Amino acid sequence: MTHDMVRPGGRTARVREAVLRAAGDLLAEGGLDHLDLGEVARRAEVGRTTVYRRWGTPAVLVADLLAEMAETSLPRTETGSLLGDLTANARLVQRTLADPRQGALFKALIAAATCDARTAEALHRFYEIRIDEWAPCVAAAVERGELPAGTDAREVVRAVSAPLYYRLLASGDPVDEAAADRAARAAVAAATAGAYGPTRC
Amino acid sequence: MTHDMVRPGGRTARVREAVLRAAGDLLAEGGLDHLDLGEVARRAEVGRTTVYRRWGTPAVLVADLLAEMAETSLPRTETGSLLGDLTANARLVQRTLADPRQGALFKALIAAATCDARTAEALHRFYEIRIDEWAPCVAAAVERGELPAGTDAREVVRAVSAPLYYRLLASGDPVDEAAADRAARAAVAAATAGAYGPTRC
DNA sequence: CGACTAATGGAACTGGAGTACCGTTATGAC
DNA sequence: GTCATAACGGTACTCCAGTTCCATTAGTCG
Repeated sequence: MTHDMVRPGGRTARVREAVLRAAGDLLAEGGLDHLDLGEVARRAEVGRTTVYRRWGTPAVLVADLLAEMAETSLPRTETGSLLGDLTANARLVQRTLADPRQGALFKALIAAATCDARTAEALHRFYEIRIDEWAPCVAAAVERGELPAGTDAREVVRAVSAPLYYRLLASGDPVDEAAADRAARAAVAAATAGAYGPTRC
Repeated sequence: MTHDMVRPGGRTARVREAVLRAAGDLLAEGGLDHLDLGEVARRAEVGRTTVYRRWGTPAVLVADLLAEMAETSLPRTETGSLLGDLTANARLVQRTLADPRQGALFKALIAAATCDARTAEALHRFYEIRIDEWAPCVAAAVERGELPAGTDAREVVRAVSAPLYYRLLASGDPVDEAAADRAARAAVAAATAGAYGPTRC
């Protein structure tokens, strides 16, 4: 078979880009249940049939969007101290979640993940990647002797984000800079006290 | 007008109870996007028309379910030490989120809250009530001198739940007892270090 | 450049969610 | 018990999300 292959070329990629952007916009504007595939097609200036054929369901579309987002990584700043690094991380997350568009988008992504197993997997992979990007800060702090040996670096990074997501999704309290700074301070204090160390008998 | 009044009597209440139970079951089984009002009516053995007239949309139904859940409060244990109390709280939350039915239900409730403002308000009220129920533990610890004066009791309680919800919704890591105990220990350590105290200059 | 075909896009079709209408049931006042 | 009416429930209808079908476009290879 000479011509039996996939075509990753120009048009297909262009369509995907336009559709994912439209999907992100719609999720940010109206939340998960306003993600109508017909509307996505209209916004992306793409045939309705194409969207239904390539993605089929909102869940699959969101999963694809998450895969795309996972590939684009953000630059990480290095301040030299653990508190500085984690505060930088906390503020980055805080700015993202507090931003009207991005915050609404993340809410919708998480909502979509609760409805579909594959979407959930894509979401978990996204956070796994983001956590891995920041874990070295904590590992370095362990090396410097700021934290007890055996500290679970990834768990410390998760501990910084958790309170901010809790505010965004559950309590509804504002995700402001004060909350970010407190999350970073709390994570450092807990880690210093060995709360993320190896489980003792 | 002699007969111009609402009727909170038997049948209406019975219908509401049956519908809310069916809604909870469906949310737990299939997530938010399987919450079909027609299916709810069938399960509750209630006329389809009734469900559409009284609630109209899944979001409103979920909001009503949350209002119902907010009214039923859970007993709180008192262990005498802050770590003991917060560990009890963490394990209660952990058991709830790890339970197949309850965990799926909470995921769906949070997903629903991201799609509708009134539902979100109902969810926030629910957590506000739950947090208020446990805040006295922390306040007592401040009284006993275990924590610095000025510690935000409600924020400490939120800090216990946050990592568990983060696992449930974002990272996908297991919500197990070890995670619960770690969350409680971390919250105590951070609070002891003054991370939830009044903001300094 | 020209052939081949993967991928797109328009148009017509279909099924079921949501609505409207109206008769029936049961609650509460007297 | 009797009456008035709030609330329920069955049936028929509407409308649009999702599908199917086929013509058209545009990447890829020789």
